[in-house]
Amino acid sequence: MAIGTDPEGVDTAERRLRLSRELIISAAVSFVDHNGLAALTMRGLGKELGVEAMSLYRYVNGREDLLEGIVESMVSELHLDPATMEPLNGWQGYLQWLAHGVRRIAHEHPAVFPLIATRHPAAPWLRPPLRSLKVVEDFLSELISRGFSDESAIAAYRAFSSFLLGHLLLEAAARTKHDVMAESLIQAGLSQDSFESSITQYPQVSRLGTSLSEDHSDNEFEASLENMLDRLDRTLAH
Amino acid sequence: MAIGTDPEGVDTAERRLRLSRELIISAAVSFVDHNGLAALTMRGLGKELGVEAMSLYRYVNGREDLLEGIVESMVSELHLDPATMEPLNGWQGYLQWLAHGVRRIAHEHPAVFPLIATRHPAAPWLRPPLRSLKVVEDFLSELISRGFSDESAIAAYRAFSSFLLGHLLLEAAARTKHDVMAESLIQAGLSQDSFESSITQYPQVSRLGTSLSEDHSDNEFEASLENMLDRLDRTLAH
DNA sequence: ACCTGAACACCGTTCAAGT
DNA sequence: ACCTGAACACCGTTCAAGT
Repeated sequence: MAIGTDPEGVDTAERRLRLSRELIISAAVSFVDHNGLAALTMRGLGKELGVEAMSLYRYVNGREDLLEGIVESMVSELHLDPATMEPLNGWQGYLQWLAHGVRRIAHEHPAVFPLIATRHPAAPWLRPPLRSLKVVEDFLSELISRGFSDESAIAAYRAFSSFLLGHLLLEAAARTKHDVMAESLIQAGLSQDSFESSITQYPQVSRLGTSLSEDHSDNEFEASLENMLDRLDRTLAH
Repeated sequence: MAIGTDPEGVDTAERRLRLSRELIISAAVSFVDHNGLAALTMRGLGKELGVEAMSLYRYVNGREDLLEGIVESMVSELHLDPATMEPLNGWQGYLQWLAHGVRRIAHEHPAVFPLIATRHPAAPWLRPPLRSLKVVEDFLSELISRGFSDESAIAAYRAFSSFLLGHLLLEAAARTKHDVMAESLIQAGLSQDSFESSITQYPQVSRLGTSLSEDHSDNEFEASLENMLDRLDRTLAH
């Protein structure tokens, strides 16, 4: 199967796409998915795109701006879009939709999620993982238009972001492939072996080892989410 | 005021302490407290200690091992020490003590806390921020000896770590001094101004700006902790 | 307009050499 | 035994130069 020549006269197979901010960011996301955050360098990403590192600086304002772009591109998937969305069952339906949307992102890009979780937001009240003005605006107006007071909407926003951050950062860490973070492991050297042998000194940990490793994250997430929605409901009816 | 000469014949004022792993780690913690994680380099830390970077390699197994040492030194403050501790009021007292201990660490070292939160643990079930075999062993045996079944103790461990991680990572981010993370801000350049002007496009965010910025973290933490303890109590009595 | 080569100031890390 | 100088292979970033 020969590689053809397209009408424009460039070979299609390896010819790189025209560079753009969007292309660079999506290449960076896929790079991090495969190689981990620590491996993402301007030079390495340039090579992945068939270009010198310096070319990227036309489109992103340095590495920090690239990371910011990655965060923004992921979080913008959570914008409320009335055109394409099924109707929501009240504020609880909205919070369910939002929670599962963030969770899907964390599952699809576990190696990127720590970036969303720990990069310092532009304002202190722009709490991870909901790091977008539009998302926060949607959140507040959805709740306020459905009976929340200003204060209870803000309290809900704070409780909701803490809840998502704690659960999803731990789920993402558990799902990050271990070869993606080989860097830290090889460096540890002996510590993996010494870790496993030192477990025997801790009776409960040893005894419960297999149960501790079981994954119940689906059930735990849903149960905690339900609990939070119930709490919010009670404060509403106070 | 002249600098004296001590009995050993070395000048006391600037003479560096004898290097050791502990000294290096505690210097690194204080360096991160003042300058942020991104500024911590082997060379810079060496200079802080009055020594070349290469000297550190006698005591720490490279930068990754240094970061691991920082995490371990912080988390080991949470070891249960019967000798020095006031008696605990049952499992609820233990969980209260543990929660407030982790919170104190997060408040004292907000720039270090993301390290505790996001470094990949040695085992997947060693969940941040309780990243220590001894702490997990204490946790499980305290609860099991006080009436928890194996399964409910493990469920409590999972819920407790998610709770602490979400709340404390956000509290730590809010408390990290903005000049400590100047690196990301200067790089952003224009984005701080454009961010503040774009706020006007979001009515709820604009209207609630000052309320959004208020700090209720003490009350929120205590209320969420109480709620969690109540939930655990109910599953115990099921 | 878009990309690159060369250069600069930094990294982490190794190792032979000093004391 | 403990620390260092010099070196290596990498970074991010700038800027004049190419096409």
